[in-house]
This record gives sequence, structure tokens and C-alpha cells, in this order.
Amino acid sequence: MKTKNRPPRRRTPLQDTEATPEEQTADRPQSGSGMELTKGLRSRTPRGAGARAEGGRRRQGPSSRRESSVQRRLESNERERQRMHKLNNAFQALREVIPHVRADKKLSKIETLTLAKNYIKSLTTTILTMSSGRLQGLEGQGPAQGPKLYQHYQQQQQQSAGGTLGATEAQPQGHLQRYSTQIHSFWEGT
DNA sequence: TAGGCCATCTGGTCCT
DNA sequence: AGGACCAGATGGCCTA
Repeated sequence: MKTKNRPPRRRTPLQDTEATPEEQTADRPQSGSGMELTKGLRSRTPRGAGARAEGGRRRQGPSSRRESSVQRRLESNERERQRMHKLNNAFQALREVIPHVRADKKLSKIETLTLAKNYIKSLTTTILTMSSGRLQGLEGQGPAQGPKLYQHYQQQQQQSAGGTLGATEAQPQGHLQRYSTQIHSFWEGT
């Protein structure tokens, strides 16, 4: 299995035959994509139509209204791009805290989420097992957090089982099993 | 070459 | 009203 180390995304801009090169790139804070404004906004009037009168301000005509709506779209695109970058950073951070994964294979997003879910569940199982074992000898000497935790966990699992989870997944042991199976399959490259 | 994965654009909806 | 969020569409890159 080879790595998926891709170069930064470079998209070829679709040609907007009406737009000048300045129009295609101006006011765009280093987007790096060049794909902006390809759908829906392609029939812009060329710059200059509805030009401003010398000197004073002028009431917005249809063309400048279009320009400001184009401007809003560009800003919105940029925000969306930033949002997705933040999301991807979060995915990367998550990848880095999931152990036992081959370093040369970058997990896909869906793999990351699935593996993380099962990892969390297996950790939960471990904690519950350890805490209930440790607290067993302390009954009658104060609040027993272990059993309470376990009761809470069981409630959560029952609710989940009534929803989308299968019967195996509702069992604590199932999480550990599933997690190790997943880890194994990643090692195998399947 | 097909299929998987991904980045980006876009318009609609929700939220503040 | 404006920004955040979301999902669908589109197209590029990569691997088997």
C-alpha cells in the first residue's frame, strides 16, 4: 500500500469568456484554487458597463449590484474554504491521537471517525472494568463511582441499541473486539 | 480506466 | 442582516 501524499490541490479554472484576467483573480485573497465563480455567476457583464460617473457617488445600477453580489459570493466562498480547512485540521489532530496506526498510511476521514469511535468505546470499557474492579472492595465505605459509571454506561448503551447500533456493538466487549479487528485490517492494508 | 477520496463552489437553511 | 452550517454537484488526483 502506498501513501496518499498529494500535492496541494490545484484546480484548473473553467474559462469565463466574458471575464478579464483581472476579474478572475482580483479581490481574491490567495485562494489557491482558481475555481471560484464557475457556476451560476458566469454571465457577468464585462467591467465597464454601468461605469461610475466621474467624481461623485452614483446610485447602484444593475451591473454594480451584480458586482456586489459577486463580491459577497467570493467572500462566502473564502469563509467556506476556511471552515473546511479548520475541519480538516481537526481531522488531522484526531488522526494523530489514534494509536497503533501505520504512520505511512493516512487514514481517510471515514476511517478516522470509525476508528476513533471504536477506540473511545474500547477505552471506556477498559476504564469501567478497571474502576469497578478497584472499587469492589470499597462498598459501604462511601460513594462507589465505579458502579455508577457502569450503570450510566449501560443506560447509554441501551439507548443506542434501540437506535442504530447492532446487538454486538451494545456490548462493551464488542467495542474492544471491533477496534482490534479494525486495527488489524489497517495493518493488513485492507 | 473505474472507483475512492478529496477540495471547492453553490444555494438553501439555521442561528445569533 | 450576515455568518455558520450543510448537502449536492463537479471535477482533479491517485491507486488498483
